[in-house]
Amino acid sequence: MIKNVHGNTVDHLGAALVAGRYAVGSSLPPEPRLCAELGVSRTVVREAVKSLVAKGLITTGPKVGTRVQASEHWNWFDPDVVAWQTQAGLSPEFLRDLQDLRRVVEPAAMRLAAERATAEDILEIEQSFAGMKHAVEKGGDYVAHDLRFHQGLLNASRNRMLVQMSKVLGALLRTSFEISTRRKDGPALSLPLHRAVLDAVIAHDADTAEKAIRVLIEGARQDIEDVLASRRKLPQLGKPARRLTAATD
Amino acid sequence: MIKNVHGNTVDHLGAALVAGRYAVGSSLPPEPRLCAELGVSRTVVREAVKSLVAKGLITTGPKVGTRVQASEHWNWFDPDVVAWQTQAGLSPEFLRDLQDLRRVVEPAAMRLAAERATAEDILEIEQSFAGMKHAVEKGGDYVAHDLRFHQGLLNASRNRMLVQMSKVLGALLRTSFEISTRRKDGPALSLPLHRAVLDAVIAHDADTAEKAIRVLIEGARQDIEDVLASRRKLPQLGKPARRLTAATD
DNA sequence: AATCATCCTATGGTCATACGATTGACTTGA
DNA sequence: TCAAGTCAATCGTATGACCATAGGATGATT
Repeated sequence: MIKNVHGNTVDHLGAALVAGRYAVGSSLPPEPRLCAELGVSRTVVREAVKSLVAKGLITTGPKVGTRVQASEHWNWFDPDVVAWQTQAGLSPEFLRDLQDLRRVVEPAAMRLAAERATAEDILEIEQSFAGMKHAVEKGGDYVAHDLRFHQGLLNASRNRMLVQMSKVLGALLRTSFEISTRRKDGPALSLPLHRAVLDAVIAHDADTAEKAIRVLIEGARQDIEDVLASRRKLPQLGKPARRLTAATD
Repeated sequence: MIKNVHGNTVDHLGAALVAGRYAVGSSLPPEPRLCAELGVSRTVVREAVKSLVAKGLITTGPKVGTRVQASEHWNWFDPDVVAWQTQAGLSPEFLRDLQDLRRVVEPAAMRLAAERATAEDILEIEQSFAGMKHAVEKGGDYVAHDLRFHQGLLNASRNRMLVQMSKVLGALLRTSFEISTRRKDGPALSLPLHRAVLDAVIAHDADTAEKAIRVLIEGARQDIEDVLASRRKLPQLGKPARRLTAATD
C-alpha cells in the first residue's frame, strides 16, 4: 500500500528507530548511504529526517551526522511514534508506562466529563455503547466500539491535552480489549461496567463516574498482568530477525 | 540570535500558526510566495513545512496547498508547540487546559514518585530546594529553581510520558510561579509547602505527598484565577495588531 | 438551462547537482 | 606531550527541472 515516497520513508526510518534498530547515541548512515539503501533522492531523505527530528527521535548536525536520541526525548504523545512503538511490539516497560498513564488520566477525565459533557458527546458515547451491546448480542467488532466508547469519554472532558492522550491511550486500550475479548464472556461481563460509567457521566455524578472507571481499569490491569506473566514464560514472542535493508513494500 | 535558516523558518511559521495568524482551514501562501516572503530557498521552506506537518500544525497536498489544521490536531505535548503558544500569549483556554492537566497529573505523579524515586532523583530535588531556599534568603532566581524542583519530582515518577508532560507543564508552572513571586512573601510562604512534598516523597509516603502537592496546586490555582479576573477588566493585554507579512528579524 | 465529462493548470512532490558551513579528527610543530 | 592549524566528512542551503495530483474551468450533451 503505497502512499507516497516521503510518507513511506518517514515510516520506514521511524519504525526502525523506535524498534531500536539503531543504538541510542549512534549515527545513522550518512545521507548518501540512506539514499542508496532506500532508493530515494536526497531531498526525500532530508525531509524525512527533518520530520523525525521534529518528533524528537533524532538530532542532526554537520559532521556529527544524524544521531539517535534517547527515548526520553521522543515525543511520546505523537501518534506516529506510538504507532511505531505498537508495531514494534509493546514492550513491558511501554505497557507499564501506559497503564500508569491510564490510571492517572482516565479517572480524572471521567470527573471532568461528568461536569462538562455536552449532549453531542453523550450521543456519541451512547452510540458506541449501542455498538458494543450489538457486538455482544449479535456479533461484530467489539474492540472497535469499545475504543470509540473510551475515546468519546476522553473527548467529553473538553480538554485538548486529555483528548490528545486518548489517541495514545488507544494503543493500550486496544491491547487490553483484545486480551479481555479472548475470554469469550469478557465483553458480556464488562458491558454493565461501561454502562455504569456512562450513566454516571450523564447524571453529572463525578464521584460515581470515577469509581466506575476505576473498576474497569483494575480489571484491565489484571488481564494485562496475566498476559505479561505468561509471556515471560514464552520469551519467543519478540519479532523474528529484522533486516536493516530497505523493504520493497 | 541566529541559529540557522531552517530553525528560524520553522520558528517563524510555527509561531505564526499557533498565534492564529492564519485561519484554520485556510491555506498558507504557496511555496514560491513563502520563499519570497521569508527570503529563503524552497528547500528550506519545504523542510520547515515538513517539520510543522510532523507536529500536526498543517497538512499538505498537491493543488490543495498547505492547510492549517484545527488546534485539536496540534501535538500539544510538543515542546516547540508549547513554546510558541507561550510566546503568543497564554490564552485563558490554554491556561485552563493546563491547570486541568496539572491537577490530574501532579498528584498522581507524586504518588508514583514516592514509590519509585531513586537516590539520584532525591538528590536532584534537594539541590533544587536548596536553590529555592537560597533565593528566598539571599536573593536569586526563585522561579528557575522552583521549576527545576517540580520537574525533578515529575522525573522521579520514572514514567516517560509523565516526564514528557513536565516539559509542557513547565509553561504553566513558570507562569504561576511568576505570578506568586510578585507578592514578595509568596516564595517564603510556599517554601515549607514544597518541603512537605519532598519530605513525603523521601519517606515513601504517597498519601501525604499527594495531599501536600494538592495544597500547592490549589494555591497556584487561586493566584491564576485572580490574575485572569483582573485581566478581564484590562482587555488590552492581548498582543497589539499583528501583521501577516514576514518580519525581517 | 442544467448536468456531466473532459481538459487545463496551479501546486506540492521528487530528483539531480553544486557549493557553503560546521565540526570532529588528524597532522604538524614547538 | 601538548597545542594550534589544517583537513575532510557530513549536513545545510540554493537552484533548476520535471512529475503527479486534484481543484476548477470549459465545453458537450440532454
